[in-house]
Amino acid sequence: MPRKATHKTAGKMPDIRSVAALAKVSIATVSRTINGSPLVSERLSKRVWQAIKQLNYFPNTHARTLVSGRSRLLGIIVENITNPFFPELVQSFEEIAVRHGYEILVSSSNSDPAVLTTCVRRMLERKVDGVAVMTFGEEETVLDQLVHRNVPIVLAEFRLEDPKASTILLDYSSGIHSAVRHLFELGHRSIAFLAGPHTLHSAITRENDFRAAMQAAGLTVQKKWVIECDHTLKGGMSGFAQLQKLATRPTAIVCSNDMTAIGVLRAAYMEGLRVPQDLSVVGLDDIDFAEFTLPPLTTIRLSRVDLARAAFEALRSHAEDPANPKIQREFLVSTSLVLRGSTAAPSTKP
Amino acid sequence: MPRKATHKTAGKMPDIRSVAALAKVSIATVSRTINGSPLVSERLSKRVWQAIKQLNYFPNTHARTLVSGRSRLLGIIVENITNPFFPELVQSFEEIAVRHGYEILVSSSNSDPAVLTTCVRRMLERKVDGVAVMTFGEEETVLDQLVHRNVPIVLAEFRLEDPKASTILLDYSSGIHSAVRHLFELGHRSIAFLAGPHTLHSAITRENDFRAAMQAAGLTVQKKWVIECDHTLKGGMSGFAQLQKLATRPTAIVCSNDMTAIGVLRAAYMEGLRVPQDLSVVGLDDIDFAEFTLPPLTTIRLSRVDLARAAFEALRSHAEDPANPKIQREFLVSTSLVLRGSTAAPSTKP
DNA sequence: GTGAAAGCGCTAACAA
DNA sequence: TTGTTAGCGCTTTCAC
Repeated sequence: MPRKATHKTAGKMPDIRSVAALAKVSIATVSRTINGSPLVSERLSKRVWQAIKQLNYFPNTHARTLVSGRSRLLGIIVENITNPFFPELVQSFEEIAVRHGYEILVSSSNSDPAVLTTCVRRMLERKVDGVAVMTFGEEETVLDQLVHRNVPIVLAEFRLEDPKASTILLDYSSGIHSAVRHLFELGHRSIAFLAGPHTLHSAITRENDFRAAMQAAGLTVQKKWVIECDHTLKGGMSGFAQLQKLATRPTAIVCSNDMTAIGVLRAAYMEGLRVPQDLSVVGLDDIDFAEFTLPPLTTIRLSRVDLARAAFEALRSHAEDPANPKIQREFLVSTSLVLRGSTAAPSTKP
Repeated sequence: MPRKATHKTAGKMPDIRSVAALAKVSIATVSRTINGSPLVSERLSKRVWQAIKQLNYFPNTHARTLVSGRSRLLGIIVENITNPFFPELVQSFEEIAVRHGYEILVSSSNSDPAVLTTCVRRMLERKVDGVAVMTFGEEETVLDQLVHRNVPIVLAEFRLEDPKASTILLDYSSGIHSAVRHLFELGHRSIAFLAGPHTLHSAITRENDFRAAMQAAGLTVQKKWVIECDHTLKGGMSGFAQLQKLATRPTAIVCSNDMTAIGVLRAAYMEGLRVPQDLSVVGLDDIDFAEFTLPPLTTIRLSRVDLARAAFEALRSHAEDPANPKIQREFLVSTSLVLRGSTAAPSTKP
């Protein structure tokens, strides 16, 4: 016997049947109309849309997902939404996804493998059509989960040999080379690097690219001038402090990310060092705030829009055309130098 | 005739039937076990869990939603995820929601009523169990949509006479009074206010509370010293610039939010004014970054954790206990002054 | 072109 | 206690 009084209080939501009834067609026709099937005659189509409007109907996505196997849900896992780099990424990703009829599920892993595992699990439960893992580290922990479930996945700077997995390679090299070149041309010969935590692939790549750029410029990298920080403002401050303790100090500092650079700006100010006269500082990322530091930060831009676009495309092509053997599985996002106020020729004084 | 080869390539995901088969019980028993029904004997329960583990099974949330009518999805709409205030709010909201077995859908309205409408629509399509509208303005546009669909909703500073709607009242008053009092005791008598855009309920409330606090301190509010800005860093800079053009200038500025205050800090620095010696500045929100400005910002803290908690509780109580007539429909989140380095006694020099 | 009907994977009423 | 079964709202054969 069918249940009678359900959880729904009174005004039941219109469903496909009500639309069909009002338009005097079958539910199949309603479904076809909504999904833009070319099989529906214009006459019926018109009646259906009219009924839909009249009832203010929209389809139940869960029912849809259940039968079609596709949820039109995309997951994006970031390291920490509170880190200014990520809201901008999420913003772009959402915008693109929504424009294509997808919804997104956002989660922060907080650099904790256990949390990451939970995030992935939750997304799997919601049957996402794909997951963008934008954590820049620790991806290894979750690969199995994802891959075995046959879910499309896109990683940043981590290549995974699975037909469902894509990689976004970030070409820091071009930006970092420009930055070092720029400092060199300004007259700097003593350049330090405040690196990111070595648990992050991106941090290691950035550091290596810095070394390469220095070599290309004919400059040597002083061991003591490369310091592992943690990509936070505080980390930048203490990195700067370590540099200050040294007998010989650099005239310019390239930082692995903008937050570190902002920390340097702050610490330098408190030490009475003037940027850029006494010290040049270069960041990396070009977060929105970089424009508003004092002085405005010269930095290497990593476009969040490009990154988001690549992530979305990678996921979408797999989700919508899984049979295609020639899907693009590698994307490249490049970087470029943005000149602002934190770099200048070194003072001769020292 | 049942369809055969489906979209799923090969290894079909385990479903409730596979678990039932492996555990040699009915699917009802599996369902009961998973949902913690007390009716299942320990013997069977054990067998079921064992099978679940063995198959690495988890339930399909869409199927669940379809039959139960509850999605365990909560929507949160913020004004702009790129605004530092909101990631912190979203972070807390997510954490609480996940802890209670909910997933969240995040969207930015970008202060655009049309976008807001779309956001709400999308959330409705996904059958969210509730929506937190944390836009602090323009809520009116979407009330009908939401309320007519009978979806629990929680608004900030906007009261709505509907049994499904809750309100979070923010008590800026206490924090703003403390701030004005603090400035007064430092010796300030000339205090300006850089307001937020009057399209925001919160901005208006904050301004009114400032006026009340001034009156309570026995101080008069100069007309020209209350300027409507836009809650952005740039807005704060230009607000400050306007103040500078005046013949008589304030010795202290209270800002409607931290971004405005940071703008003031920046503009003051560029003008050669020293904060706090020449000018005291107070912010509002206490975003993470406030601690790292130069000087660290004295500000009025509005706890995002408290706000998120209230929003979640409001939604959850409605979602899980809709029949209860005595549901709490109004929540209060208070503010408090955080003393840091941007306030001091005014210099006598003027 | 259109409709009838079979499920998608699950929950909950009812029977046993 | 446990099992059987009727749908939740939709898409998609298959028959007309």
